[in-house]
Amino acid sequence: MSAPRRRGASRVIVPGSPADSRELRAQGRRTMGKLMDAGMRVFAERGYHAARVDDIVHAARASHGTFYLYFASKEDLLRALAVECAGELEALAGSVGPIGPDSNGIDELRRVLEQFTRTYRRYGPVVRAWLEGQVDDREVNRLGVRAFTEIATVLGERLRDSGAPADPATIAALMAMLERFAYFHVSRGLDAEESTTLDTLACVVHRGFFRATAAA
Amino acid sequence: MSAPRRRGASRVIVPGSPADSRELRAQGRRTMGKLMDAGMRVFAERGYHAARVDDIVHAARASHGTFYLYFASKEDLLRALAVECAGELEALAGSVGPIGPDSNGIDELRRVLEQFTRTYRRYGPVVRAWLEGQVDDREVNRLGVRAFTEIATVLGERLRDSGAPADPATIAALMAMLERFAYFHVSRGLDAEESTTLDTLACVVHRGFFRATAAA
Amino acid sequence: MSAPRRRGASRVIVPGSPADSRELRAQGRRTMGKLMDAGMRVFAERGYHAARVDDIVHAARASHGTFYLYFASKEDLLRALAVECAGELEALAGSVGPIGPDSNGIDELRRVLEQFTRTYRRYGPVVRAWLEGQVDDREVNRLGVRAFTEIATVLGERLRDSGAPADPATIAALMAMLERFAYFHVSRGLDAEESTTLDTLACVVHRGFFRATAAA
Amino acid sequence: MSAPRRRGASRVIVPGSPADSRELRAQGRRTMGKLMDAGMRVFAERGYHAARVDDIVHAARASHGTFYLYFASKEDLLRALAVECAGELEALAGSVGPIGPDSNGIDELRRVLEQFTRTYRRYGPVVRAWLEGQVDDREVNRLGVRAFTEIATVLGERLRDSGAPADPATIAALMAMLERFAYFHVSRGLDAEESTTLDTLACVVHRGFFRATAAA
DNA sequence: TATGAATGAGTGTTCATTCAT
DNA sequence: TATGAATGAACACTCATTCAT
Repeated sequence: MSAPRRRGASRVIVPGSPADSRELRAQGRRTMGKLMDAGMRVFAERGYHAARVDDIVHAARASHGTFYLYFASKEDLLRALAVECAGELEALAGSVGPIGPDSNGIDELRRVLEQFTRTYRRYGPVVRAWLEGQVDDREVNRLGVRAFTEIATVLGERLRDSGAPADPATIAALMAMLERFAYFHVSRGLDAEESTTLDTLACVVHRGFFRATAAA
Repeated sequence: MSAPRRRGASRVIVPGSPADSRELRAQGRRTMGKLMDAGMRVFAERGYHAARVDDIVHAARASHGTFYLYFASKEDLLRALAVECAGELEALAGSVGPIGPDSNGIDELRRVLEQFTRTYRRYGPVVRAWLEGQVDDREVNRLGVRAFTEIATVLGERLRDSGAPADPATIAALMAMLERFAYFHVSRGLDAEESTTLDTLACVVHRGFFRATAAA
Repeated sequence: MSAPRRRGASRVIVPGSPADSRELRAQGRRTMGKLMDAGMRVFAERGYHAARVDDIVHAARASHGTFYLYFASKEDLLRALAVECAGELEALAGSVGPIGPDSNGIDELRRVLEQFTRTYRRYGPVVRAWLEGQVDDREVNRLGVRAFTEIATVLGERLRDSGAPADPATIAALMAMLERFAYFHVSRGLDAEESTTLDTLACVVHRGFFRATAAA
Repeated sequence: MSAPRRRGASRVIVPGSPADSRELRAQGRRTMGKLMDAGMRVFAERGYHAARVDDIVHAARASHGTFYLYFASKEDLLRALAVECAGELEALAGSVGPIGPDSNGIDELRRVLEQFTRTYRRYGPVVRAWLEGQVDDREVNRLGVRAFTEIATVLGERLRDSGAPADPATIAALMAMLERFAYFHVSRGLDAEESTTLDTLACVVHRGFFRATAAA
C-alpha cells in the first residue's frame, strides 16, 4: 500500500502542490521555503539526479512526510524552483537597457552579466537542468526555453539597435558563455575575484561585438 | 554501488579491467568496442546518472554478464571513455598553431573550434561529467582537469604570443563558450548549419581578442 | 533512481511481463511458477490489499528483485493469476452438460459445484477481487466479468432447456451461492465434509429449480 | 499502526473512545455521526483496507485531528460501525416469525431478505469485513460471528419447525446467498428492480426447502 | 471542540552487481 | 567468451497517528 498512484477521483485536496490547490498559513509557507532552500542547496551540491529526497529533508531539518506535504515529488520541487527562477530571469530580460558601442554599453553588459550570475548563484541547478535537457517534466523545460529565449532575444535586439552584427548563432554563443561563466564562478566559489572578472569579460564581449578599443 | 570490487582474487583472469591487465583477442576487442559505443550513446541520451547498465547492454546487444567481463562498474566504463577522450583533447592541444591578428588567426581558431566540436560529438557526456564535477571517481576528474588545462594553456600562450590580452579569466570564458557551443550544436543536431556558425563564431572571438575588423 | 516511471522509449525488453515479451527458459518458468503459487497463498491468507510483496517473495524463497523480474507490480501478479483462473472457469463453462429434472440433473449440478470449488481452492482471492470490484486494473475486471457471465449464461440455458424457470436474477443468486459456498468451504478448511455438503447443496438447488422430491 | 494507544492516562478526557467512556454534547455527537457516515461511505467505495483516514475526514469535512478525537484508530471506527450493524442484525434475528410451507412462509422469507438487504445497504463493508475475516480486531470479528450465527440459528429453527430439512450446511448456503444477493444489489445499485427480484428469490428459496409449487 | 502541520515506520520498486551454466 | 537469472541495498513515496495552536 505504498507507491501506487492515486486511484479514485473522489479526492479533492491533493497534498504536495506548491503553487496551487492549498492555502498555506504562515507556518506552512515557512516550511515550504525551508524545503525549497534546502532543495536548491542539495541540487547544487550533488546534482539533481543524484540528490536524494532524504538529503533534502535532512538539510531542511524536516521529515520525509513533510516534504510530500508540499511537493508531489522531487521533480515537483524542481518545478517549483523553476517557476521562481524563470520569474527572475524574465525580470532580468525586461530590465535590459540599450547597449551601445560606448562605455555605457560595457556597463550595461556588465550589469546583465552580474545579475545573471546572481540568479545563477541561487538557481544554478535549475538552469543546468534546463540546458542539459535531462529532466522529463514538460513544464519545467518549457519555462526554461521561454526564459532563455526571452533574454537572448532582448540582448540581440539591443545589440542590433546599436549596429552590432548580432545574428542568432552569435547570440547563442553569448548566452552559452554567460551560463558557463556563471557556473564556474558559482561552483568554484570565486566570489572575491568576481568583480574584476566581470569587468574583463564585459569588456571582451563588448569588443567582440563592437570592435571598439577599450581598456583591459 | 553495493558489492565490493573483486580485485586481486586468486583467478588469473580478473574481469572488469578495460584498458589494462588483460590481453584481448579480436572478438573481445570487438565486444568491448560495442559496449563503449553503446555507453557513449546511452550517456548522451539519458545522462550519466540516469543511464542504466541495462540500457547500455541492451543498446550493445550484449548481456549484463558480458558488461562486467570488460568493465568493473558503470563508473569504470566512464573512466575508459574518459581516457579516450582525454587522448583526443590532448592531441588537439598539441596541434594548436599560432593565432595571430590576421585572417590566418581566424582560420586557426576555427580549426580548433571545429575539432573540439567533433570530439564533443562523440564524448560530450564525458566532458559534461567533468565540468559538472558530479562523478566521484578521482581519476576521471584528474583526466578532465588536465586535458582542459592543457588546451586552455596553449590557447592562452598562442594568443599572448600575438599580443592579445589573454588573461586566465578570459581564457576560461573562451573555454566555456567552446564547450557550450559544442554542446548546443551536438545536442540540437545542427550539423547542417555548423559550418557557417563556426565561421561567425571564430570571427567574433577573434575580434574579441584582437579588436580587428573582419568579414562575417 | 527508484520509483520513477520509465522514461525514454528506447527500452525494448521490459522485465516483469509474464504473459508476453520474454521467452523464459526452464529455470525462469520454474521461478515464475513459484512466485505465482506463493502469491496465491499469501493473497489467500492476508487478502490482496494487505499482502505485501515482501510476504510473497519470502513465501517463494526468492528475492525482491526476482519478483520484479517476472511481474511489473503486485497488480501484475494478480493479473497473471486472473488469466489462469479465467481459463479454468471458461473451461468449466464449456463442459456443462444438460441439467434435467431427474437425478442426472442433480449429478451434473453437483459436478459443477465441485469443479467450481476446486478452482476456488486455488484462485479464491482472484475471484473475490473480481466480485468485490476493488482492484483498479481494467483487464483483471474484464476477465472476471466474462468468465462469470459465461458460466451463468450456460447454466441458465441448461436449466431452461429442461423447463426450469431460470430468469437472470435467480441465476445470479445461484452464482452468488456458488461463490460463497466455495469460499466458506475453502476458507474454513472443511474439505472432509465437503462431499456430503455438496450432495445436500446440489439437491436443494435442484429442488429450488425443479420442485422435485429428493432425498436429503 | 505505529504509536501506542494512549489509554488510562492522567487526563480526564481520553480521546478516541466512541461508544463509551465519554459524555458527548450535541455538537460532539453530530461530529461523530458525520465521521461514521463518511467512514461507511468511504469503506463502501474503496474497501476497508484501501480506505485512508484522509479520505474519511475529507468526506466528513473534518480534520485529521478531529477524527482522533472520536476514534482511537481506523479500526476503532470499524468497531463502532460493527456495533451498530450487529445491533440491527440481532434485531432482525429477533423479529423472524414462523416460516411455513404455505405462501405466508414465502412472505416472511421475503421480509427477512428485504430487511437484510436494507441493513446491508448501510453496513455492507462491515459485513464483508466480517465474512472475509481480514480484520485483525478480535471484538469486531466476535460481533460478526454472533450476529450471523443468531440469524442462521433462528432461520434454521423456523424452517425445521415447519418440517423443512434445514441442516447446518444448507442454512450456511442460505446465509451465503443472502449476503451475496444483498451485495450485488447494493453494489450494482439495482434498487429499482429489487422488489421483483426479492419476490423471485424468496420463491425459489422457499421451494428449495419445501418443494412446493408457487407462483413466480 | 477543532484544526492543519509534522512525523516516521512501512512498503513498492529499481538497478548495479554477482553467479551458475 | 557469453548469457540470463538472482540478489539486496537503496530510494521514492504513503499514510496512520500525534502535536501545537
